[in-house]
Amino acid sequence: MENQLQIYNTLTRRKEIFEPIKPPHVGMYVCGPTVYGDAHLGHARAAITFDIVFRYLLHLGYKVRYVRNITDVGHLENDTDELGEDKIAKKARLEELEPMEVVQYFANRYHKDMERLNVLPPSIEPTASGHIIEQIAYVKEILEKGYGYEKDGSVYFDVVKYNKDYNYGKLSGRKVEDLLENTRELAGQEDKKNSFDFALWKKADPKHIMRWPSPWSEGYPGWHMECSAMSSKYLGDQFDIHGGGLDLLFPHHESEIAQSNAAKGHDAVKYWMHNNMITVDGQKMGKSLNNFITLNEFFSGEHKALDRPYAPMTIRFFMLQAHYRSTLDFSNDALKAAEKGMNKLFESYNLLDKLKVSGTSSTDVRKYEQLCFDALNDDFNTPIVLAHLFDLSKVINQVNSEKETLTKEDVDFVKNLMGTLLFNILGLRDDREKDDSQLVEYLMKTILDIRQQAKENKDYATADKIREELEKLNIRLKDSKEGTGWTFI
RNA sequence: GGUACCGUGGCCGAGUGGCUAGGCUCUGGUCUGCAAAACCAGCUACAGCGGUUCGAAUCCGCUCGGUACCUCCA
Repeated sequence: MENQLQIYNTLTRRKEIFEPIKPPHVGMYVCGPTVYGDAHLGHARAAITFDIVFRYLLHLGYKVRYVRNITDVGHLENDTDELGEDKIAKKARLEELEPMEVVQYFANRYHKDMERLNVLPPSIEPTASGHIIEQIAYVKEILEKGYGYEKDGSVYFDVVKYNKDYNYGKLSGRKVEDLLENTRELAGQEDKKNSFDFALWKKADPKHIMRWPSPWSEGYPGWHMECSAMSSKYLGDQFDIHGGGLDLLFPHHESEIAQSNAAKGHDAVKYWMHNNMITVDGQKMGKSLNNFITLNEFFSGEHKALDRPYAPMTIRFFMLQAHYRSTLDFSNDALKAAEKGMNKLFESYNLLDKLKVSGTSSTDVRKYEQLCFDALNDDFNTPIVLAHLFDLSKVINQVNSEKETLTKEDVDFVKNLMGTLLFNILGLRDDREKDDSQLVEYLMKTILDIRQQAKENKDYATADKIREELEKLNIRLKDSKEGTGWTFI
């Protein structure tokens, strides 16, 4: 069959035909945000990338269980020393809030941003703090299999031992030998056998607020633990797709692989997918680089790098114009171009209802269905899909200017195809119409100005016509010495 | 230093051996009371050098430039 979805698997560095483990079910896990700040453009890219995957799989008829976590357990801001403070706790201290208040606040805002971007909510959105028990159980499994060791209340993963039986580094292309050579001089690592051993459970120092009891100490789970524990809980020990940003490839996803092999004896994930980064002037947009622009800043335009506000759908369209595995450079010009292009697409789509139909079609529009779905099947190549949609848009405009003709059936076909792609699969939404009631004020002012002009020209026929037409809309004009007022009746 | 990746026309951005995406901008034209939109036409690029090939943006090598990961990060 030609309609075979291919997904680029980071693990094999090749495009592979997508075959779910247990069709028609598909299990997908994506690393969500750590909620200690507002979501920025990078978060949007990850969310939108996997929203497309989710939507397309649903379109193909799969029963998808999409799990996207919220990291709400503070992980160390600086893993390298004893002074490292947990990010959420730090925020809480600065804002004089309970850590969970910080978490809730930013999680709410994240959800709001996602909604504005028309990102569908996942099927399950588990939090790390809500799965401490599962994480402890998972650590125990690793310890029982002999791939972990306890030291002073903390539990670490023994990478060297693991690497003898499995292959640590197969996702990121790293070799343990190289890691050994590149050992850094890091403080506070005395507990570990090797610098690249990672924490499965960390004993909390006295100042650490977010802490839970465990067999080893009062503490908190290691960063990589939550994804292993929660994915296996909700998707089973083997599932189809695991996604996340490219920056999570190492060490996070590499360590997840190690954890699942150590605990379960086999890989958990069949297809690893990674979205690339958003850049600003060629540099990665990131929290640590402090060059990020939050989504709210885009929506409001309040950021020194922004010429003006950009609608959520403009952001979404901007992302879809690039392939998810390419870096995408942010700029005002690119955003404005995206906005114009998107509007053009919507304009022509809306034109379909008003199109004059003919007995015959002078051009082939049926071919676009295959072309568009071929592009989607080719590792979700949304820029190609959009290119084809622009071609369709041109056909519509040509029909509109009577350069080409389409039958009623073909017009319906185009409408259905474009609608499905634009709104269902690409998740776009035409929300250009102003939702503000100010619009009415402006319109009324314009109309009344025109009427005033007519009156001054003694063109009472026009003035009366305006009044009568408005009356039909339940708007009553009231002429007075001071001018004309109006009210709804 | 190790490991990956990238360098495409004014801008953004697809494309991986021949058929020279698409959007935005710009120029000329059609249309139009004017404007906008739309339509038509134009601008035809693949960092540099060498190699493989009948043929390369696409494969190989080298050079130059840039990025990411190796610490938390979507």
